[in-house]
Amino acid sequence: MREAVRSPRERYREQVRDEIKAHAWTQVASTGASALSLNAIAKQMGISGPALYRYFRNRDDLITELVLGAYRDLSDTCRAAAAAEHTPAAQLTAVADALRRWALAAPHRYLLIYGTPVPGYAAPPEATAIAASIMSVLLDAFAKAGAPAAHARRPATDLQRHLATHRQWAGDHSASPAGLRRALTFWTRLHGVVSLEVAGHFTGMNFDPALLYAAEVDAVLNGT
Amino acid sequence: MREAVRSPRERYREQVRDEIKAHAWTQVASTGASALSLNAIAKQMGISGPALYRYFRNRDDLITELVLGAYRDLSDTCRAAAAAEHTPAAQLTAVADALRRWALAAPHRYLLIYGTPVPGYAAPPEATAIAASIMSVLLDAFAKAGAPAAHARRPATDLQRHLATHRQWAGDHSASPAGLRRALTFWTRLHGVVSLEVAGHFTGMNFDPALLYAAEVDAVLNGT
DNA sequence: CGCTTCAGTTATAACCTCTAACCACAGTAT
DNA sequence: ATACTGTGGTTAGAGGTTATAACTGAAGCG
Repeated sequence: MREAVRSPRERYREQVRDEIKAHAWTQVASTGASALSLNAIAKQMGISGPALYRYFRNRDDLITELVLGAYRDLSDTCRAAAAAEHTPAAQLTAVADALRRWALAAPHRYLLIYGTPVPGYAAPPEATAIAASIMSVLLDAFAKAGAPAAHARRPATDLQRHLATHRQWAGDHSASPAGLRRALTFWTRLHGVVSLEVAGHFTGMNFDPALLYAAEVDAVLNGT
Repeated sequence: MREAVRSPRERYREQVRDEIKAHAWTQVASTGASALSLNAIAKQMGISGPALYRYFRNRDDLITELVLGAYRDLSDTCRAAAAAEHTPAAQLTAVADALRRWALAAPHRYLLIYGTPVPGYAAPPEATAIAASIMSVLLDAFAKAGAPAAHARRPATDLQRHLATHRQWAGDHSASPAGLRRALTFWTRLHGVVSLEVAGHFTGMNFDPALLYAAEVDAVLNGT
């Protein structure tokens, strides 16, 4: 690990990059990623515009860094939430709660990952790797959980049969087709509620999204 | 209806506005709404930049118009899909199919409504009115459908009790609390799958989203 | 101690939105 | 017919953006 202590130049460089990202985050949090302005960041840091290009090739590069940071943070919070519980059901509700809190704490951060993709850029392979790692948390829990009483003897659906042969996205995870199906469903249902909530489509509808969210969690865990 | 035949100036004005919107749509379809450029539109139309401001106060105004157009179009296709069937179950699956096809036909159009909200602007009240009208299609069908056999005697959930007293969003619709709950759930679950699909989060996962989508439709309609 | 590397600078190009001022014509009223 | 008014179009320009090029000064290193 000698590499950890780099030359002073390297350390300075890393420090400035972090400072830039910090300013970028506050800007993303307030106005969203599409309005992120390198010039404004430079002005806040007391340096002149083009200086930022020493640290990031271009605007998309910075955004990609933010996206990766968001993915890593989300992955960490999900893993931490799961690790704090022991029964699969408790783990999954904990992950679900953590996910929603994480999203509501910084809506634009959630939208940076799951919202409208920015025009030019393509998600780097590392991002999909982290996404897969988040999914593996769900797969672990559902694999341990086994089938709920409610569909003990339910015949396999079309989707489940399909997933039995299309499971590359799960890596070499040993989850059953039913587990794959439930993890996938868990993910999309949570996202359905959370994404509408952070995008503000519930405002004015005057009901409590938390209850809807809890109902969705419950639906996947117990029966459905 | 004499107002329908307006002065030639009015007619010309409307025609140019439509042409502008048409160009805007092609631009949105290719690069997304956040990259929409009034200047580029003007150039394509052979007129000079500021001329567009005779027809739209500013960029947000044009985007708002596109959003409203998308809402109206989506509402129309949903109503049409429902009207083509007679049993509630058939209507709902038809609406779900139409919704997904509508989204996949022009992903950016879907994201214009349900994706990351653009920085500055707030959805006009008319937009929420149309959104409510889409919801009413679902409410109608679920009200007619009644409870599926699978939860004939299932006790009311927290969410359902909550919705019994928080139903303003349904206007004065006569749907039961269970109907409200199912319509809401239908909406969020479909959105969960479709939004992830149009945002490209399934690409590379190598499974068929159509089957997942169908499973979600089935889950809300029969049992779950 | 000198050479090289690199952070930061200014200048500049090429975009963007949007306002101001002006021109010319179409439709209307006198 | 003629004068007036409203309106679509124009160019000029302010102020913003991303990004590149060329230069400067200093820090690090052999």
